[in-house]
Amino acid sequence: MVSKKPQAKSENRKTKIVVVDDHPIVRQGLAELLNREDDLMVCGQAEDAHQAMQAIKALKPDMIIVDISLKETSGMELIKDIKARYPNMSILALSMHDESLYAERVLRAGAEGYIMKAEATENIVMAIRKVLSGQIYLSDRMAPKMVRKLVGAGPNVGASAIERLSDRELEVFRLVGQGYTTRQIAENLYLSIKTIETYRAHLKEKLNLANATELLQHAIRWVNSQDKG
Amino acid sequence: MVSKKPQAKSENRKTKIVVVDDHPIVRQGLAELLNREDDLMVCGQAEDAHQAMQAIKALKPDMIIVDISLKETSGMELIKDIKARYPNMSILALSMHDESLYAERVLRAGAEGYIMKAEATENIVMAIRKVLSGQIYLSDRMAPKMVRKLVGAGPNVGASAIERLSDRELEVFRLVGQGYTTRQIAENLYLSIKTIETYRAHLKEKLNLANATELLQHAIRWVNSQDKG
DNA sequence: TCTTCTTATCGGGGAATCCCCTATGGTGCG
DNA sequence: CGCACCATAGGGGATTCCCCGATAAGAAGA
Repeated sequence: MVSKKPQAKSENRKTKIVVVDDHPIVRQGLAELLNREDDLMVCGQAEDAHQAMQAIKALKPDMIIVDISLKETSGMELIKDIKARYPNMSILALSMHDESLYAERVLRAGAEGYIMKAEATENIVMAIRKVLSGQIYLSDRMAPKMVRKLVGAGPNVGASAIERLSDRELEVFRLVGQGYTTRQIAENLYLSIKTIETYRAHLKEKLNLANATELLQHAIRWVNSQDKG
Repeated sequence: MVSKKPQAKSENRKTKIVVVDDHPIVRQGLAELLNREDDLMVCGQAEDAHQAMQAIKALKPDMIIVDISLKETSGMELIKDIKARYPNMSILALSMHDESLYAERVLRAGAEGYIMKAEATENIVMAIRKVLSGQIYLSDRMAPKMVRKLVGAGPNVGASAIERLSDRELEVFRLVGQGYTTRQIAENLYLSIKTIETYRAHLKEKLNLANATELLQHAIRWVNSQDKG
């Protein structure tokens, strides 16, 4: 909310953007696309987190566009690092992956928007402008979901939904993520299969997951992230 | 080896190329890149297999550049279909994935080359020219491996279990790892649920997995590892 | 060429799981 | 005490899993 907005610039000073993506063809496509706009320009490109931090330091851009699946350090980490050092920097995450998987993580990491590479190029420009104007960009499909998830989370906003699980639920969640079937978990904990089914239902409800596949998917991810944390 | 080579054209007739990729930004980047060349032009774009076949029929291009990971029908299937109907068409496969997994499949499917999106744009142009000249393009790292493999240096030395999957099986494996249910995969590929069940059974057998949970677990891990190169 | 192997595609049918609803005690809290 | 949440579990229909088998096409090999 400070002086980094486009209207703070005169017309002879374009908004400078750094593009971070490990695919040259995508960087170049973005550069051509944005340089065609009157008030935008790509002032630098980077293909990994290290180059990105250097470019930011040297070029002082107004905004960064980051692909979240980079080679070395993940784009997610890069977003956190950028925000840590430049809290006012505008960041738009760009990805080939479906929003439903990463949008929330990306916003928590500090980005102001998430857009998929599958979007039309006009939408990409629109997303950039929205973020530059200080707003959050998410697709029309995703935005309402996210509001529910973040606001509906009730008291401890910012705490992940996982923290609201009971001990038993968390235990089942971990076992699910380790690949145990419902039956195996029941035997492991000396409980009825029906009980485990109830826990799984609660998990899906609390974590806002649609079906067993999504539950397993998120559980595995969580277990993996625990290992490295 | 017939009359589809560039030297068969006069300088006022550019080589026409159709680009198939489900990311508009990539299509546009490629178009800008290639139109800048004197003798090349992108005459059409498509974001899925259906559009691609229509574009080919209408525009009669000299060459197709195909991303192998499309939404609907996979790029691999598209390559086979194109070759079935237009055996002389030049095809270059483009992908974000590492060559070692897909290069061989892509060549078997009928393409004349495989290049990664992580390559420098000059290399992409070079690959296109090599394919247009009737040669096979593979990266310097990959080409020797492929020769050894095709010439038949022993039975699948060091082949990981995943490399022994058929194209269709691998496609289903990937979709499983992306969290799609059996039904969703069937709808996505316009196949019977029973067919997908068969593929899942084959996957479990070939990868030595005991049940659906293990299958999903391994598929998710594999997809995750693919993303990060 | 004839056979065999692999691949791609589907179905039957029973066992298992998923999923929505309901239920009973227990515990903590205002 | 009532309310909320937790741990536990069943009924029952929809769906999936999983072990059978089957057909047709193509490749490979004898």
